[in-house]
Amino acid sequence: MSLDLILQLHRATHRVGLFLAAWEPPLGVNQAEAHILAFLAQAGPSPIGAVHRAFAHKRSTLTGVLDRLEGKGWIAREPHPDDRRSTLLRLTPKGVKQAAKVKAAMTALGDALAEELSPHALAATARCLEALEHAAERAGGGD
Amino acid sequence: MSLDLILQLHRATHRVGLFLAAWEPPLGVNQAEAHILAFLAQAGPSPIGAVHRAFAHKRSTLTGVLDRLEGKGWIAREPHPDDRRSTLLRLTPKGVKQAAKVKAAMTALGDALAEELSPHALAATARCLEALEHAAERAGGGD
DNA sequence: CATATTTATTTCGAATTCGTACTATTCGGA
DNA sequence: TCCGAATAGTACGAATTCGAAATAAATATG
Repeated sequence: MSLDLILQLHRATHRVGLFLAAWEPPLGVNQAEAHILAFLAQAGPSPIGAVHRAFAHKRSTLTGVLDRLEGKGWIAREPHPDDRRSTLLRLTPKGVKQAAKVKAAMTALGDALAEELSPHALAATARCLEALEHAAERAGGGD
Repeated sequence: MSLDLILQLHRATHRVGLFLAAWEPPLGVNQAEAHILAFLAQAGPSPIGAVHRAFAHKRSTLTGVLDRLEGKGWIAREPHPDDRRSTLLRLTPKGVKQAAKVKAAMTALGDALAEELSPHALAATARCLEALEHAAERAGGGD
């Protein structure tokens, strides 16, 4: 039954958070911060809106998270060259190092997963999550 | 790359929350409350620990959520007959009705998903999430 | 061109979640 | 039986997230 899948999704997300929190040595970031560092490391300098779309946080929540990351010296806000409304986020050199630690932890989890499941199953999951996002977005919350 | 899968998981979870928040008529519950109502509707009266294990909330968070659900008259706390340390959660008649609304919304999302994906893909995803939970739990956070 | 609308982001107070410490009960041996 | 360890849950202050309103710039419309 597909209801279970949604409950399971929630549980799995929480467990990922616990995993990151238990990583040794401690990462010093919470889940939201970790995700954003990993995202910027992968996507390069990005406007805040792109990060927002990538995770579906509330915008005001994102402002707070970015404030913390900036306060720790891991990201910098710079004006967007093409749109003066927009802000570009860039990892600082310290932020690049921190993002590498986060990515190492997340990759370790991904690798543990890859040991248990076939690439085919992983690809099927990625498609399913994508479909879930689209279904949820169409039917309901565009934020 | 499996790192993306984890970011995607987070995004999908948030979108499910937005979907539930946008449901008409409004459900009057947040995501945590919705999940717990759905769980109790499916599992029947359960000790708090079972709910905790089902979602990997922090225990203190769960206490607050249950307080709210109890305050709204949707669940009742009763002593566990076999273990005096433990508390049994039971849906009230009002809670059963509320849970039905929540389940309807979640099932609608599940159905939209089922239209796009084969049962096989859905099953693969369930297995993958399960594997992810196990991998995360083994390596890291037991709470 | 004016101006209404949309897009991008922040501010601020309220609601939620979390971490730590604490009480109470059960279990597993000496 | 007695005691230490493990399990079940709560209290409370701190940190995080959220919702609503506000600001500012770009875009569309007449």
